[in-house]
Amino acid sequence: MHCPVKELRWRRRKDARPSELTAAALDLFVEKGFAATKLEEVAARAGVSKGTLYLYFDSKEELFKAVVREGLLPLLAEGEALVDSMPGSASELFRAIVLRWWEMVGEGPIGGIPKLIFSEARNFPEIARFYADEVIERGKRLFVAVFRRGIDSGEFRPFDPQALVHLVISPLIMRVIWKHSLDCCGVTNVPVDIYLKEYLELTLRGLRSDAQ
Amino acid sequence: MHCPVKELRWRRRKDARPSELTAAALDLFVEKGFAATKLEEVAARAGVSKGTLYLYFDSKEELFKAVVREGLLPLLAEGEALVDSMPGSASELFRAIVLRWWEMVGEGPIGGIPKLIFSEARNFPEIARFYADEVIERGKRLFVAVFRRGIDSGEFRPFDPQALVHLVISPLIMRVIWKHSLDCCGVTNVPVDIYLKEYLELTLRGLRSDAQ
Amino acid sequence: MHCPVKELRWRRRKDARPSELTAAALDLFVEKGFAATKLEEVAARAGVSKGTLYLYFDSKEELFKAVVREGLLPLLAEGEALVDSMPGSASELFRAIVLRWWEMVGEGPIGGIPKLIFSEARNFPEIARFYADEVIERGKRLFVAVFRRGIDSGEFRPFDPQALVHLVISPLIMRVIWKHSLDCCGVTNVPVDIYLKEYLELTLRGLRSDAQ
Amino acid sequence: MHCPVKELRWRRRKDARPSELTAAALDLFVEKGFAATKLEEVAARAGVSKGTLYLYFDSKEELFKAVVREGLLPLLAEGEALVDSMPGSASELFRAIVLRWWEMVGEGPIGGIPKLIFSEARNFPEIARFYADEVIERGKRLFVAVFRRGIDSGEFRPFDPQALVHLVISPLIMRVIWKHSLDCCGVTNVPVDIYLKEYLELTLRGLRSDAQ
DNA sequence: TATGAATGAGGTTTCATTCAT
DNA sequence: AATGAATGAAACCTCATTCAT
Repeated sequence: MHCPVKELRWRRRKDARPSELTAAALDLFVEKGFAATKLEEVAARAGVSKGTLYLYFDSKEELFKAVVREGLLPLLAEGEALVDSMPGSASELFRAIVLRWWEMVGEGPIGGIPKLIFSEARNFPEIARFYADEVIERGKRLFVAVFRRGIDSGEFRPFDPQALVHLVISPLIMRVIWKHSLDCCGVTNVPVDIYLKEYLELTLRGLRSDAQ
Repeated sequence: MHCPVKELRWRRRKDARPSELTAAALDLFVEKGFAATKLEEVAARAGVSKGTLYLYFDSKEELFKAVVREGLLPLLAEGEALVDSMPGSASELFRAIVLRWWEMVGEGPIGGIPKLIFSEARNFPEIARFYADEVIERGKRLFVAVFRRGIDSGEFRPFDPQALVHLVISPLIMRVIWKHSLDCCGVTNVPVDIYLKEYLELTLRGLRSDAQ
Repeated sequence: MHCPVKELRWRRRKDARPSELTAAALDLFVEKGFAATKLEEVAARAGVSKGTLYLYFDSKEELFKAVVREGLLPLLAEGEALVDSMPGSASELFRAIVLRWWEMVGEGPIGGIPKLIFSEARNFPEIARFYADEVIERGKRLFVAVFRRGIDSGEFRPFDPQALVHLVISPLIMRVIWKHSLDCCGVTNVPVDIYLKEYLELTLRGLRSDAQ
Repeated sequence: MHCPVKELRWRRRKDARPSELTAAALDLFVEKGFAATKLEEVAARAGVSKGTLYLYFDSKEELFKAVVREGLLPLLAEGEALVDSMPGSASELFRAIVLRWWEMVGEGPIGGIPKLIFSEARNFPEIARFYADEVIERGKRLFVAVFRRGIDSGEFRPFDPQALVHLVISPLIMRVIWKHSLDCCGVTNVPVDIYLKEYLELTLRGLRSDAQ
């Protein structure tokens, strides 16, 4: 009780709880969807009792929102980080961003968030809009900036960045969704390193200027 | 003793019922997911009572499977039809296939099937594998054939068709998933005609041979 | 339509229907109890459709009552028949009645009635009272008459026939209940011929006068 | 930090619950049969809510099995107790066992178990076999032992104990079944003290040796 | 007379949520 | 802060009953 170490550990524990809970919940929401996930399972996976969940989240919906919000933070942070690493040619930049994105999102549990969003969007429109505004929009801005740089430098052909950005991003999103759905049923995809290599090749060929 | 027309009408009703029910169920499963869809709503939307569903499907799971199976038939038929329309240059062919696919799948309710599959794959692995084998695999074969033709004719650069096919298809799948999730929350995408035009442009530029 | 044979067969069929239905129902009611028996099964076993049952019986309860009423008729008829065969010594008479009873009730489907009565009495008190008045009471009168004859002739010790009649009958009822419950689960009893022989021996020894 | 008495009370409650529930269920199963008993009624009679039942029993069937299993324990214990009280003459012993059995089983709620078994045997064959092995078989052994003693001492006539034991027991079982079925519909039987007195008289006369 | 599609009340079961401890 | 027993609304599913044919 007076031992500072213990108290610290406790405090740390207490602060860590919500994250432990959302981490457990993320796995299950991604695996089964919102409706089919039982709070009892979430609690069990986090090693606490059912009632404890309610000390941190008012309801299942609030837990879900927290899961997504918390899952989005790394996505956002990653966006910021990437923006800072922007010097270089547009192609190199594009390549770097994509590879780094896969490292940070593709692997690891936050990769489940996009599947969650697309699956549950219609049941949680506010969440969907939040995701659209904060993640998709920022991601798009990032790519648009790269596109602009390439177009300005003549490296890319002239095109409307807004019209292409969705298109260019979609194979990345699709891949991460696949990973958390069909992949888990034994339906395999091309190995990820090849997928990314070919993605970069195909996309950069598609974007580059004819002159080149 | 009995009017054949009337009897026929009755019979016709009974034959039509399953499709009416799966149609109603498809909408709701796509909208809310499997778990959150109530059979009573499905019944109400089809204009029948709860119990009637059980005259045609043994359980909610069986209804789900029937929805997907029945939803897949048009997808398969469409695949067959496209294969037959194959003469022409690889680029033209690709263009034709993509546009026709959108017409047939992108619009209309079967477009909801892919979202359903990706959302529920982990809860229905058999269904997922069935979809993979019957739809994805066939779709891939179609594109691979087009790729081969283009490579052989020198129209496309040499590449491994198997490595690219997932990649090339993914913006189309992503688009149809988007339509049934974020689109419904007011998160808009590029207009579809522009999306498809740019998709074709980007992809064909990415595939074509350097010599061109 | 004009063929008298057909019409006759039809008419006979029509008259026979209710019995065919109650026969099918008796089996199932004995096997599963009233509540767990589904009318659809009854109809199926009788080879008719579910709706047809309602042409003959207003409700499941009415069907049940008809089953019991109809099942009781042979029991009553049997009682009448036995009464007529009454000349002879009391012991011989007792023996004859018991053996004949087993032949008529113990074998054959009406043997299921007593189990049905004891199982469902509390859900169908009127039926139970009807059974008590018409079957048990008459059966008791029969045995009481035999007892009286034996006591009067000095063959049986003096006792109160009313006090013993339940007692004397119970092993017979128990046996027929057993046959329709535990017997069907592989829980065997003594072979019936031995059971009846020992029953007669034990009971007649128990009843006869000490002088003998 | 926590009052041990209070905690104990809680714990005690939790331990007592299953018995409270099976006790309530026993009454209703005996009264209405398995199928016609509603879990809501069971819960209400035990003073808990519907959901609480499922904290202790996985399904209605499991509840039923628990009811019988728990109901059997006293029957078994009683059997054991009687075996130990065996000194004395065979007749006296028989008399003592029968009277004690009625005290312990005939009165009180476990008397409903046999009716339950005979009514539901065909729907729960495992239970029926369990009852046959654990209760009937042990009961039979008890009576057989008494018979053997009587035969050996010359008190009873020579007979095959196995052949008679079902017979001798059946009036007791019949009586307890009657109590829980026809008795409740106002169909009366001989008063129980007379019934038992006459049962003992009749049976012992039936068993005793002629020499006596 | 006979059918069988359709109904909907009512049952079993689940699970988010509460609250005494 | 944490528990877990208890709740009860709501879901899935059944089946007695009806009725158009």
